[in-house]
Amino acid sequence: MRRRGLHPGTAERRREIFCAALECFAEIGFSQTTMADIRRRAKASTGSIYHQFESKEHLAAEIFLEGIADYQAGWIAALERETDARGGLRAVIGHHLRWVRSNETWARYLFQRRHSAFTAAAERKLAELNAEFLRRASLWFATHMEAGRLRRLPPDIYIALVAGPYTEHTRHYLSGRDCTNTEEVIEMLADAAWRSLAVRPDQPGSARERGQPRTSGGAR
Amino acid sequence: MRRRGLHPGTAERRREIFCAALECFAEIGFSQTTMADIRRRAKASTGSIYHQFESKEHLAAEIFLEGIADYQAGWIAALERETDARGGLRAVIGHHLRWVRSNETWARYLFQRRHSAFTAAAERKLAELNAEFLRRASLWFATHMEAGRLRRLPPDIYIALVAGPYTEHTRHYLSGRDCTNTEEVIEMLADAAWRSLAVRPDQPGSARERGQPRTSGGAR
DNA sequence: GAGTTGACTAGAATATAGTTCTAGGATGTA
DNA sequence: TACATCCTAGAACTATATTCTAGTCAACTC
Repeated sequence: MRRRGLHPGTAERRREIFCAALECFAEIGFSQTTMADIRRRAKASTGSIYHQFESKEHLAAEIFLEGIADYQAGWIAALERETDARGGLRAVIGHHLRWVRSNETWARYLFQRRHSAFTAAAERKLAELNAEFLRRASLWFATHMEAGRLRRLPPDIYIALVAGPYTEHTRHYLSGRDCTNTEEVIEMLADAAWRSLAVRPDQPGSARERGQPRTSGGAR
Repeated sequence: MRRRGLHPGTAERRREIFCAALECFAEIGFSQTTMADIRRRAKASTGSIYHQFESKEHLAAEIFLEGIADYQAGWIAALERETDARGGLRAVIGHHLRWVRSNETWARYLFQRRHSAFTAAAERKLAELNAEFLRRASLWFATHMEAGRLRRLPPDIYIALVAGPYTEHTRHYLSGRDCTNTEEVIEMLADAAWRSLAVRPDQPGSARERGQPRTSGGAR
């Protein structure tokens, strides 16, 4: 049986490989990245990498899962912090945009070009994460639908209307094209989400601190 | 100098390989697909494939470009057929959803997991397609903004609000999850787009034939 | 209709990149 | 110091994209 106690430096080595791989995947994509690229960037040997990670697939999956877990945790936290329907929409949109800005490398790997398929185990873990994420989000939204503040629409439509715009905007942003200032994007997307999902979008709602014009255009 | 005149069967062979590759890419993804898979499905030899297409990358790019060109042409045609702002939004959303339904194989390759990077030539061609696509779409939208029917918002926001929801819904659909009936999805997404983009969403607009309820929920 | 040409096909050979394997080094414990 | 375990190194192996060489076949010329 094992003596116990990892050798010092092991965790660091593992993390070095992990980070090197993340950078490679984000910069040149999963399939373009060779194990040699990772080896060079992490200054590790082939054996070392394969000792820490079962395969390139597993490495990619672990990175993906850690990123998505952090992202989703923040998303749910931002949502559940708000009791107000409009505030909740703004909160998740804000969380998404800001998370992408402050975790650009991760975002590039997670959102820009999702890697096709992972190992069965990783897919299972991902499905679990998504299920729990959806369960908690649905709960929050259901409350507001029942209270008559948000429109009753099927789940697939909700997902499309809430996540679609910010996801599309992120693709735009990550591909390096011209974008409006982040805080303004948040305002505009939150406003649009509210218009499309609220039962009575014209009610004052919680327009929040700085009252940006809600009907006029030219928010440029 | 060349005698001229292709051998009979050449175009067919090329097409067989093209289609076999499309199916493989759609089913198991670009990187998972091996040239042997394509060879088997097309009943062609290695030499034959490489005679017709420069590489796996080039083959993928050609397929991608043909698909995207057809999709974009239909999108623009649907848009320009409409002079009414609300009708135009509904038209492009309808085109997207229906195109995906009737070209599921293509859609799976084009929208589900976009392949990371093509050859420089293909990227250039794609950029050209996108530029022309955006140019014509912008023209149409600008007209309606100037007429005061659609809100003035920056281009990145417009793209996010118009394309985001239907793109997200398509990912949902292609991943095999439960979806609302297509025509209803079109109604709901078109309605939501109108709410978020119209200067006065409550104005009658062009609600079209069968008057579905616009304010009430429960359109399930 | 025999000869010639060039598009096309076949399949073996090659190269590249992921993975496995074997040997050894380092560290903590007795 | 001896042993056990973890970790590292890098060579060997394998799978897969691509190249190469040797043809085959249709159409055209004389």
